[in-house]
Amino acid sequence: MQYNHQEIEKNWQKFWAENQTFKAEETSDKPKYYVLDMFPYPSGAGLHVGHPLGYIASDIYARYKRHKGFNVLHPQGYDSFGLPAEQYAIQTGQHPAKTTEENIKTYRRQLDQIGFSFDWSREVRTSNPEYYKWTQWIFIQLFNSWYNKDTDKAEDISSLEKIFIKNGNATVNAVCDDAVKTFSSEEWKAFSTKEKEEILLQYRLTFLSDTEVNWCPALGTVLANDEIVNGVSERGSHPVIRKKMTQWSMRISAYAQRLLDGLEKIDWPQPLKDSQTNWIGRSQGAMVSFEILSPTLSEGKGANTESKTPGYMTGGTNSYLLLEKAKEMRANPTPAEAILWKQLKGKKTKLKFRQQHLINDYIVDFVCLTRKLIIEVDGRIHDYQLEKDEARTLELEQKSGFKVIRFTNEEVIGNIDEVILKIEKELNNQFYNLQKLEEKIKKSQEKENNINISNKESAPTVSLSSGKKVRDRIQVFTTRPDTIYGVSFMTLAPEHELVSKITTDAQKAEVEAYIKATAKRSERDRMADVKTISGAFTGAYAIHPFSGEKIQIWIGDYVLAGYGTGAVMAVPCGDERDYAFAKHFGIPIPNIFEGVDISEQAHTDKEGTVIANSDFLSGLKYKKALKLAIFEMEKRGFGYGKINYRLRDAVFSRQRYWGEPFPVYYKDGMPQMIAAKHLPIVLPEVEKYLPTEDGKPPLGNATEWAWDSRAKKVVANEKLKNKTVYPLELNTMPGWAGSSWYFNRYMDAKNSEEFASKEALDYWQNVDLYIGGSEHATGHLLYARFWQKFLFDKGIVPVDEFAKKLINQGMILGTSAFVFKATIFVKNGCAIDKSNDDVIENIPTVFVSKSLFSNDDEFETVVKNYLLDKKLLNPNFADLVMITKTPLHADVSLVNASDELDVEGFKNHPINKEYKDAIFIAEDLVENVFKVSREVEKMSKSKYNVVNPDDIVAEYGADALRLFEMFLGPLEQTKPWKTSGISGVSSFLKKLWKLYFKGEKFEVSEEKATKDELKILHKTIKKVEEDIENFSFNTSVSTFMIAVNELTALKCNKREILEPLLVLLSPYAPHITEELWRLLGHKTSIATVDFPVFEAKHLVESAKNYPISFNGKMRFTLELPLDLSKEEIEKTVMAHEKTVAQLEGRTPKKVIIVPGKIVNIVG
RNA sequence: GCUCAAGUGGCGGAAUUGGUAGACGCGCUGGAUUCAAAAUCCAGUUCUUUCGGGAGUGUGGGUUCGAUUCCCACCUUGAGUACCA
Repeated sequence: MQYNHQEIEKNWQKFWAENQTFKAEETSDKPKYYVLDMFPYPSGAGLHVGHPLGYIASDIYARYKRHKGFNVLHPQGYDSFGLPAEQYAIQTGQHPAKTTEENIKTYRRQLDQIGFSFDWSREVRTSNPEYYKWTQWIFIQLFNSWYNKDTDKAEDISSLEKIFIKNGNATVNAVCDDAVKTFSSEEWKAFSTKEKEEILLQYRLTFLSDTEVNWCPALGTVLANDEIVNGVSERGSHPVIRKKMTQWSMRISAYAQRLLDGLEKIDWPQPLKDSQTNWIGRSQGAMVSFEILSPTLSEGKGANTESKTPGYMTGGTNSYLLLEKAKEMRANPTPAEAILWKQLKGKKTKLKFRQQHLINDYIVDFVCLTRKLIIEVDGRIHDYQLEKDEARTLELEQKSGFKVIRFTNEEVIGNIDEVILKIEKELNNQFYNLQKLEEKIKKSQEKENNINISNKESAPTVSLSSGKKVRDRIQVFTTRPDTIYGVSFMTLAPEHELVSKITTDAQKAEVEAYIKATAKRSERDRMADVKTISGAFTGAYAIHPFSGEKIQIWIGDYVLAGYGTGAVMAVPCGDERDYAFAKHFGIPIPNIFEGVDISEQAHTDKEGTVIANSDFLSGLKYKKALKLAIFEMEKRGFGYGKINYRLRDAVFSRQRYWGEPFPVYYKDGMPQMIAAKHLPIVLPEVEKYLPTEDGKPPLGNATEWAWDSRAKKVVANEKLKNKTVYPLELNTMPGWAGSSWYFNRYMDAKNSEEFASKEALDYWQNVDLYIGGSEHATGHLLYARFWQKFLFDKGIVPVDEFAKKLINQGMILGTSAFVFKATIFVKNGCAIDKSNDDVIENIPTVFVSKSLFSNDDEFETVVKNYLLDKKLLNPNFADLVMITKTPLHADVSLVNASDELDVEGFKNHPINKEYKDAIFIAEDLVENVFKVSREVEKMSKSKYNVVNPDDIVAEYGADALRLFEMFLGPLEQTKPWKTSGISGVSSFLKKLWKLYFKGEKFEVSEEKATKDELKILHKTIKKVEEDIENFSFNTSVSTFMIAVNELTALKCNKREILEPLLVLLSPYAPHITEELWRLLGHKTSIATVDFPVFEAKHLVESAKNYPISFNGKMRFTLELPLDLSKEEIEKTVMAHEKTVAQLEGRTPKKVIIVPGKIVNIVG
């Protein structure tokens, strides 16, 4: 019987579908295993041969795990919202749902014919309302949450409201917007509902805000940072501009540190982890503020600029370093502190105190937050710091409204009762002071009319600075506070808000000209041109906080307004850009490194560097200097240790039609969530998928898009005039919304009551193996981790990382084929002479086989000789004619394994109409053998190198396709596809088939297997099992080939060998193995049969073919028994005639013998 | 520039607690079968050679009895990222 893959594969695919062979059990005694592929976007082009690579690998693993006794969840679905369907809709008017449905059908057919063991009963589609209902539900959960930095997790917004009612927001340590007003409990209670909503919105994990977004005019939508590549859109490469828009955002920055920490415990590829680490961009350093020495100091507002720092500068008062230190101090109190704490903790004063608490970048010994009283116990701080203590007291009292009282160690130890008495007295005083203070603040706030006077950087403070004269300060972030004595100037971004204020009249013209010049340059220009150094001096000076020296303030476009504070302290000796800037403008470059020459370039090394010329930092190594510098800054009050992240909050609104609608309507301009029970809010029908004429998103075209808050349903827009009907959100969610949680949905895909049942989530936990492309590193894979952590915080999912192990499959490249066309023209000297064109008029198009030339000259000669020979060219003009070669893509389906072109096929190909009558110069000897040249390129329609899996399956079968894709090379590697190679695996399958047949008849012997046969089987079991566990699928395919070759050589047809062999192979080639399994007499599927058990005893050898090497080079081999001792081996080897010949009479210096391995003779 | 990954026959690739380099497959060469072709089977296939051998895993060093494997420097290619302070 012939191996007929078409029939076999069709039958078994039908069998699996009918019997639901691969349906995962809901519950089971078996251990669970969850194998997941990144679900595809169903594009119109269908699958090419590169897409199934990862699916085949995961399918093999899933099937293997079933053989190993696991309850395997191996689902598949579609990420079916997306831009291409929408753009197709815009062009054709066809509803994206329809296109998507058709594309999914194609995908499903293509996937089915490859024989994947997917559990299709759990299919999900992100564009299905039953699915996006829960995407909307998660959005609501995010909206109803805030991030508490004290507990380091997301909490329900109601807990925040409770705090506001009790204490206002001064004590709240949250991740929130940049500029949040500070308010008291009373003020909170007095706010209107709308005011309250506005404030809460600044804390929610998904929030509406006016943000600078990446607007892509060509696509008519906003893009996330990861959707922009090299300053243009990832899709279509359209220009992107910065634009202010009201947008939904996700507060992913709240999770920056946890996203970083989580990488430690997941088994993901290092390059992928690296790029996430990079993207999160944590840098540890310090915020330092420099006072400006300028005659024109502003009032009032100055305090704001000083405290205003961008929101992504997380950390601040509770920066990592300070917190660590506070912790340490708490753990090691002085005796006096311990005594006092015991009293305060015991609530002697009836009020709550905190120990070693952070207030406005200071660690204070004890504090009562409600009464704003700080108690310091001195003794820890030495005399020389008294002055700084005073400054610190002043700042805490004046800036933050705290009262500071001090006791000495002796006072506390000597008379604790009196100390407590004094504290109680102060607490009472504070009560009255605070009341007065609040009134004062209210008044001043009214005056300033909503100018923020505080923010999260100084959250637990009340500013007293309004109305007072305060000097402007420049805040900078630096990762090298240890080099602070090397600061010789400062640079502000040209856009920095202080620039106009501090520039002196003398410098005004120059500065303004510079700002104008930089503004003209686009973001891309500035990025592209890194070499040119430019800048301008503002005429203003700052004061070095340690040395008190005057330092120049410059502006320069190498400082970016969008990063950090938009200002840097320039250390030319330690930073290349600062160095270049200083050199260019002749600014001094002080050297603060010991024994380092900086006359030519900056010294940027950290390790091993010793600081010099830096007062108290001199003589210290980098690490120590860094710590001490921060410590001193904190103590002196002009800086603090801080961790900065590059990760920005993710914009979540898209101006598109084909995406999840938001479950949001607007009442008085404030967003309102629609209750979960009314979900899903289904995407409305629109007539046009384009933005509206007045620039609203496509949903603005919908006529039924208003929320009736009474009837609780979506109604027609005309009802908007009713009081209880409100407009719905017009934006839709981005592509990554649906893909950020789908892996959880598979666990309980049909649940209409819940996101997924608790039982299902607890049983399946998370993905054990996730396979997909590395292009999602900073998109899907980061957002999904973020949502998972959020869902974990809320107790919805049981684990905070969704995928334990991840593998990136490599791309499969196409092997393009080129034919070479001759371009002929008449030359006149060096120029082209058109006047003689009649000479070549009648020459037809000529192609030349690649085998006939190896360079341009040979090509020309071949063509010329041919033309002369065929009398197509007048010999008189031969020297005037010049011929060059032009490569053209030929469709790869027209080329065979030997790179020979099907010339007739080429001529008749629809894209080659103009070459129908072209001449093909082929090799002389063999008729019509025309060779193409090959080149590896990305698979693409325009290169005619796309290979469709349908064709491969039709010709060679799914099993051959599966084996071949695995055989191409290591899974993670990028590798070229060459269809020619498939004949190897195809003939392997035929050979395998033959083992079970005698002529036309199926025949398997029941005879006992021989030792050799068992050895072949067991070494195959061992290798294949190891290979699968290591995801080394390519090597196991060759192992199968070896086994079949060897068994064929032995003419082995014994059941004892051939039956287990099928199980080994079945994950790779499921159809042929099912068929042979059935022929062996089994009634059930091979899919869940136990995996054969390896027995080492079959591999035991008695002799070894020793390699005998001389000076490390193998010269011959010698078969020796394995039980020979070292001495015996040496004796036998030395006596051997070949050894004697090799040595040519020399006496070896040394003989190395590793029994069972090698013999090496030195000398 | 920085970070990461990788360089092995004509091609895809195999071999790493350091121990016979080139498994397996493609392609190629020769042979068998066939009227012929396809298919199939057999033999050969890193280079070089005076047929004894000799050289050889990007380049140059090093460690070692022994290095594709470990260390150092460099070159090349690919991926990601970029005035990130």
